Amino acid sequence: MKFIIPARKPFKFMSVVNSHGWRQLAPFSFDEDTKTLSYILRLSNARVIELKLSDGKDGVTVETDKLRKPEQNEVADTVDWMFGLNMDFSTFHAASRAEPKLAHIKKQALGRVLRSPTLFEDVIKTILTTNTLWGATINMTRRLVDEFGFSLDGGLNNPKDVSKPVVEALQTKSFPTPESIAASSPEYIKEKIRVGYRAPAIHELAVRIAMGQFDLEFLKTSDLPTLELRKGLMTINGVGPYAAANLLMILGRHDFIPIDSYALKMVSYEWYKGKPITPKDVEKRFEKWGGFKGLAFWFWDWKYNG
DNA sequence: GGTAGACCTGGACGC
DNA sequence: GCGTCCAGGTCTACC
Repeated sequence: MKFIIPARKPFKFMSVVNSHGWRQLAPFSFDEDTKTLSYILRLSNARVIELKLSDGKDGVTVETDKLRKPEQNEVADTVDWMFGLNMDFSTFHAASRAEPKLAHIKKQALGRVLRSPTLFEDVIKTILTTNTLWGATINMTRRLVDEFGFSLDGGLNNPKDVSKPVVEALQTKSFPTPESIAASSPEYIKEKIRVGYRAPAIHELAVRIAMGQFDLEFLKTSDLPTLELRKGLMTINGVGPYAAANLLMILGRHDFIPIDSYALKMVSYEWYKGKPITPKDVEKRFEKWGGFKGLAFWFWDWKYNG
């Protein structure tokens, strides 16, 4: 079946897909030729389906298996969250109008950041981006999904269908639930998923959620002040200043800048002739953007591009 | 508050 | 093929 979920204008499908690297991480996959973003979703009734998401007229076109009405509603809510379809960036667009380095913002409808259906998935993925190279993040996420995810229900892409190419067969599992990871052990995760010292942090978070000791998903809609939200995120082992700022951006809070080594490089080449700088120098350069600091940094038209 | 070192994987490089 | 070096944030201990 196929349906469109409308977005608040202005909206550009590809601007969200390209907002950061999430589209490269399982269970996402992206087809450059058709500009289709695929995502393997486990519904609340445990059914696992593939969503094929593409540009709709002022919204997102969803193509998937036949769904019952409650399932279709759940898919619509999920895609709405993933693309931030109702988010309003008009104030930021107006504020950035006079800045040449942000002149492209309004035209490209920038501001939305691609999110996973659950904050649990985004936190785990963010932890997997820390202290490692992007290629390793892709591999660690892939192994985590392969090991603890749930297989698609039937269909041509079922992994049991060995006639399909290997690459396609790999894209057939949903992201793990906290319960599926919690049922394992830090030692097993370290050895099998090869996430190194991150294993205890990942397992601990999964256990806390699975045992009902930590309502992480509540933070998605919480109206806590950003500082409090940040404190809450930083109680998670493995989440430091960079990871917290990255997660706040995903949550639509833009008061902090995710400063990693790449950010230091970009700011250094932008204003300090490539000399070594500190996170304070980055903060100083974006201070004037206040609550839009993160957005201005994220979508800045950098001189340095790697 | 600032700094140093350990943590672990995987890519690059030299042999 | 093997060994070594290095990049990449977080956490802890220490000053």
